[in-house]
Amino acid sequence: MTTLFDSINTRNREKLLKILETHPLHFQKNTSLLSMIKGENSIGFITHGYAQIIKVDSNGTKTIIEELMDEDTFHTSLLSFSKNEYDIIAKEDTELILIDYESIFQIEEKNKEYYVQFIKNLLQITLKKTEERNERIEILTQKTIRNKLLEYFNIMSNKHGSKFIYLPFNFIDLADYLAVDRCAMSRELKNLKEEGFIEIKGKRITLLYDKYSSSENLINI
Amino acid sequence: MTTLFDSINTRNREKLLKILETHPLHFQKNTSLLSMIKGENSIGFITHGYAQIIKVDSNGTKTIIEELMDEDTFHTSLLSFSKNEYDIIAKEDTELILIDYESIFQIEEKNKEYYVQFIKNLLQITLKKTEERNERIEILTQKTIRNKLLEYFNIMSNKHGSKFIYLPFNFIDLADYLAVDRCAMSRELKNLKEEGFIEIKGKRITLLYDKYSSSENLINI
DNA sequence: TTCAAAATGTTGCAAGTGCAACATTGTTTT
DNA sequence: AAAACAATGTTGCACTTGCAACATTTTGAA
Repeated sequence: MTTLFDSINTRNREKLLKILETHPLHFQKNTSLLSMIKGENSIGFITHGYAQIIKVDSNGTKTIIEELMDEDTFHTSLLSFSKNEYDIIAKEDTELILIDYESIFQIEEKNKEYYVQFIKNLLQITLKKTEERNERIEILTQKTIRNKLLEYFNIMSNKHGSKFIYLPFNFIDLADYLAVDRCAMSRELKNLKEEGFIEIKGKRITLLYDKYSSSENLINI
Repeated sequence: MTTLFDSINTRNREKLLKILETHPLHFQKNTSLLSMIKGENSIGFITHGYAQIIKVDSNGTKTIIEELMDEDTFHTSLLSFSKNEYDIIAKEDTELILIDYESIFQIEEKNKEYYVQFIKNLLQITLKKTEERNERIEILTQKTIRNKLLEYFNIMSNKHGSKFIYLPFNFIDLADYLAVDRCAMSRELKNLKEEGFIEIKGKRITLLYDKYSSSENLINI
């Protein structure tokens, strides 16, 4: 996974940050970063800590949109499309830097090797995010919970080239990710277990079928 | 909407394309571009014509993922995550150029103004795509067809700052975009009409309510 | 203008899902 | 170790939706 300063040594990184006129910001556990970010068009980079981009709908229900850890990058403009529904919360003491988006293209270091590397990294990261979104859309467009699960398993299995899937989050968050009711998902997982398609041990899921092709949906296997 | 060569004059554009060693490719109406693209990690740029990125699921059902017209840019790596399910079809005679992704960062023009502009445009385009994906996810995570429609209307209405929405596609494609059954969507649109929330004339939808907040869902208005 | 094809509208029904309410298990905290 | 909390499992039921089958309207080509 590319990070913003990949292949840029510490000295050049410091130099770049100086030129971009950034300063580290500190946030204490359980505080909101939103005030610092609102209205800005900036790139955020977590130097250390852990924060979550969350969505609060009118029920007050919170959904995790993205998790931000050490070396992660986020783009504030991607949060502004809906008014007050988004927030970023430092779940632990977190330090980050904010880089003004415009200034990235206005500095006088354009001929420097590390500058091009920086832009390349940023592009790579953004591309990666689009890819992740595409995957999720792929899953969300499936019509049934079963197909959503299988599509998800499929993607995870392909990604790691293995029939063993280690869930990167708990079942509550998985249901959120698939945008389905947790209980209904639990029911469907049970069905898949009973029908012998999967095996679940904690966060490890084993796929017991050979190949899954979306809508044919295992029945013919 | 940013395009790949925005703020780059024709002379510099030609120069850039020469340096990047690109050649225009021609595709006749109703032919697939896939063979040209497969396995490559490239940026595609439509000089003129019209093509569609489609997904074919195991039923043979085709879904339009993206529409590509004059000046549009696409990234081939975003198509490779699923094996053979994607295709790009020229729906009209289409000319495009393919730019090798790596070569973008390896050319010796890094200090040139137009090069930085080019990268900036590319980044901007990629960011825009992530934004579009985020919007669709926002919609797809709604639990009911009604809420999906209202979320969609909401986004469209905010975007253009108007209560009039002009659908950019027909109802078949809208149902596809929302990932719901067309007939069920039709039914729900009828309900919304009858309940006095919207008015439909052809592709123009008028929102008759003041504000929509996701899950409170109009009932309290 | 006529005809064919595509898009849109309609409806009954079975299947799938969200929701609520609760039980059970696992994990922290004091 | 006990208490408090969080995560997971379970189930009945009402409601929403996908599906199929068909009617009607619009569009585009001959």
